[in-house]
Amino acid sequence: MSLDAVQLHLIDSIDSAFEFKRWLGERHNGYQLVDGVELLGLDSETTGLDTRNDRLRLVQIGDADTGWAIPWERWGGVAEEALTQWGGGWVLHNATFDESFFAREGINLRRDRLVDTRPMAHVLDPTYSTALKNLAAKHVDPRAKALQDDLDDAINSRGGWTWATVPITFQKYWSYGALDPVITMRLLQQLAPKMDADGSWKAYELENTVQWVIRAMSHRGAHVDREYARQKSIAFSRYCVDVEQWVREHYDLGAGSDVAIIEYLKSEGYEFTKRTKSGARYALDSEVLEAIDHPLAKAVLSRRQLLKVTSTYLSHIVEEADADDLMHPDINPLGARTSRMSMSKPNLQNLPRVSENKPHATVVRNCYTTRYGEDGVMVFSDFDQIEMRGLAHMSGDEGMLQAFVSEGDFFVNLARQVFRDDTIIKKDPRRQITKNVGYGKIYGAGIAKLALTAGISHEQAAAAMHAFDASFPGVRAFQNRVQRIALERKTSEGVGYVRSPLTHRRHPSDSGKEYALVNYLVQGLAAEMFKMKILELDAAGLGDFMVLPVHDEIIMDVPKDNLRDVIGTLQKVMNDDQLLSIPVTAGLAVGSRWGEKQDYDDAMVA
DNA sequence: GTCGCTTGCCAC
DNA sequence: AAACGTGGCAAGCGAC
Repeated sequence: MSLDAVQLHLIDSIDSAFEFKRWLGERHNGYQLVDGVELLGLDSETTGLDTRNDRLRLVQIGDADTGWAIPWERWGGVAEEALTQWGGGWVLHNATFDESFFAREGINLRRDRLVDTRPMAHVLDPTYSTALKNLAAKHVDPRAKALQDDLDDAINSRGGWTWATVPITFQKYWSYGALDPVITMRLLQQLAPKMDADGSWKAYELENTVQWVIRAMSHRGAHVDREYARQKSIAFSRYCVDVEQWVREHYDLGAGSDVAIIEYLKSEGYEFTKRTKSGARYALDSEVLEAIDHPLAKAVLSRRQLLKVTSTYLSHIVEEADADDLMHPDINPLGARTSRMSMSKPNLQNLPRVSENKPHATVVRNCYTTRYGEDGVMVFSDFDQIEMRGLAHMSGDEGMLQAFVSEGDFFVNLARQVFRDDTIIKKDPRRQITKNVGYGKIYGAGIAKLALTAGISHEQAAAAMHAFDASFPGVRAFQNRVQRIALERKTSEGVGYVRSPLTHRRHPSDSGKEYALVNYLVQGLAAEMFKMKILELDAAGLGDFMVLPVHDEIIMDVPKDNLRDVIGTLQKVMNDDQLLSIPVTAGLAVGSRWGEKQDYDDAMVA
């Protein structure tokens, strides 16, 4: 499909504004939803990517043949009238982005009439880029990417133009802008029949709905104790500098120069065997360093830990929290191929977890607090063993299902079956081994990897794996079934894939790694259930409190006056015995700081 | 100076 | 027969 015959217009006069209005009332080469609602393409250009602070510059509207660019400052009235008066719906690519800017201008589009090609594309192929230019190149016209790159070059090369300063009348700027709703419309025309054929609308609906709740979380922000972060950051940085100086003085080495440090330690008689992933050199990771009894190794290791904490987790807070001490991470509702979300700038899904002998982890998490001071509390609710439940559900294995239905700790129940010993209790090492095997199943680990992660011998690992398979034959059968189906489809349809039981979402395999599909199914099922629960929590009135999604845990910032209600709603929504063939349950915790969270029941007693 | 790659490391 | 999955990010370093 070529973009040759497209007509692009800039509204820069009364006449052109009237022309646009006339066009809006005519028949379009657009797209009709099943209910007869007609869609037009919609896009915007802004001063930048910050949906809370950047401004609208251009509004673009079009169908499959015609695109209009409407300068917001001069002709905003024309755009506003079209956006509010148009009786149909709109198709956008990454709808929450543009909608943020419209909403800030007081223009509220009907959410139920917004169609988004980005989640559509992800659902159809979760391994491909969801950038409009790449999708356009693949589905619409290969030249679309070149045009976009051409514009990027033009803006960057012209004496310091930016997206905020490039003149609206610069032809490439407005015309490529006007082209985008056209491309989006054509993308929809290509993808919609595929959605029908693939049965992908249910997965799409989930994504298209949840993205609004996710964006609201980002905008709401996570509150930080900036001064606390600053103090800790200074102290940790000072420590790192001290260590660097000490290493320089005593060894004439850079504390971060791994290659030089390896050379020195070798000259001191220490042996290295572990190699890096590429095999290019010896590894000097934490495992290696911990095994070396030398003051230099200890210094390098401790500096690394503190540097990581300071540069990755504390510096962002000090430098990027807004005037209200709120952090607003970018949350990508479709960050991973499995439909898990990802987060960046900063990624609050990977803050160090609190445990013994990790005081710095507590420091990092304690930077995150309630915004309501004494009158508020952070509330946490996370699914219990959600991936294991997904595996039990999808495999239908009787023993695994039973372990969830029976009283007591799930992994104890599991271990008792694996080792045929009903005396096993929580602290029995066999519980941990069973847990490792279980998660190994989910990740697709082999015996060697299991031995490594569980810290047991190859023989023990093989025996444990064998015992697990014997106790839960349904799991092994499920693994085999998934691979067989994928390979059959690879032969008959050209691509190997399996589908999520809840939404019929497609999980394609990388050729030769069909075993990983079990992981995609398990991880994807958990992600879908989490998204469904986020929608339910929002519908139940908790939308004002949700702050962060962390894979299987929702984090909220709640005024104490609302605590009882919030807890009640969480218990009602997060515990669900309808979703799977076994109940889905969730824990509850509270704390005035993230690092101080404790079980809700314990907190109530205290 | 910036860019891309490798290495290492944080989470679920 | 054998195969641990999904992410984001910073430092170091060589290349341009």
